[in-house]
Amino acid sequence: MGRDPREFLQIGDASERTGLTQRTLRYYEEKGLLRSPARMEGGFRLYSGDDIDRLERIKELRELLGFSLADIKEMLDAEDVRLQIKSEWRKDADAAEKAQKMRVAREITLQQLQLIDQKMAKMATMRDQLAERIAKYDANLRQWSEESAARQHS
Amino acid sequence: MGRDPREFLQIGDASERTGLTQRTLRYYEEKGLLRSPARMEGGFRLYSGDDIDRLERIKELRELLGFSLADIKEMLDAEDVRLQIKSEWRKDADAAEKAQKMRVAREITLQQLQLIDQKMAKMATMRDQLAERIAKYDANLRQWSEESAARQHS
DNA sequence: ACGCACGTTAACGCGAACGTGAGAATGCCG
DNA sequence: CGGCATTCTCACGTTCGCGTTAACGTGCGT
Repeated sequence: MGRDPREFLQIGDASERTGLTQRTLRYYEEKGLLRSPARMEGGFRLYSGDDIDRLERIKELRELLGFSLADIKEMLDAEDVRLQIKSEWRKDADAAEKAQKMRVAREITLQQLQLIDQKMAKMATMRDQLAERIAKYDANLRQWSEESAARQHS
Repeated sequence: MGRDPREFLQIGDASERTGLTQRTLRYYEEKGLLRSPARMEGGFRLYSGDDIDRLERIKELRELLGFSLADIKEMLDAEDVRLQIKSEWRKDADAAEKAQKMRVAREITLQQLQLIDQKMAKMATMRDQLAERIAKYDANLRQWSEESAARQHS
């Protein structure tokens, strides 16, 4: 998967592609939200396509949904558990422990889902209120223009 | 236990009612998100029912939807324009200017609505992904328990 | 009038999430 | 090889959204 060195981006290009600053990319790495990317011999970071995807998910979770980086880390970690366990499935030593970790991850995910459902419900309410308010603006503007027209006729 | 006129709450009660700290109430006032509430002779703040409502809206916008206080201030200001214009409707000097302000407020509100629609769409996508992930957790757990049972029989 | 809960402003502190250089190393082109 | 852009690692600075004393004033039951 992705052997082409041109599929890797240096931090400048990665920054431009994601719309996040270089500082932010390093910061996310430092905070453990992004696993340390590959490096060139000289030490320059090389971001894979997966890295870019993950960064864009982080960006949406943060900018669009307003989650804290700590929350996001928890989410992504929970997300990783399944994949990680799956990749290590062959050596099923202490499978009970793995199952337990997976149940925990499931619980976290479920809580996230419920949280999002709550948010969406509240958002729908807000949306309706905004639509109603626009209708009132329009009603007022329409009424004003009618009154204005009537006044011109008197 | 201050027994005050029924409709007004002192900052302690207002804090308890809204779930926001007293510091936060003063901070929101300082930042212009809440118009300065009434005061007693001694200087104690008196929050009206409207104040409480507004505070609860701010709380939802912030905690639930993750907007910045600056964003929220802009929203609420846009919201106020209609009411303010309505209350000053009698002196309709330069009504054209008022209509213009109202159109601007309408535009801002419309943008907010569109923003919320975008957020809800992304949220719905995320929700589905989470649901799918839970299904995968369950599938893995179910499979694991079956294999475990089979192993016990061998 | 006293006590005590409750409120006031002012000011400093704090964690999160980066911004902003400084100074040195690296990549690459001619 | 020189020269220039890019990146590296510290490390201090900044903004937001409050928390936390400190020092002092107010409301009110007794």
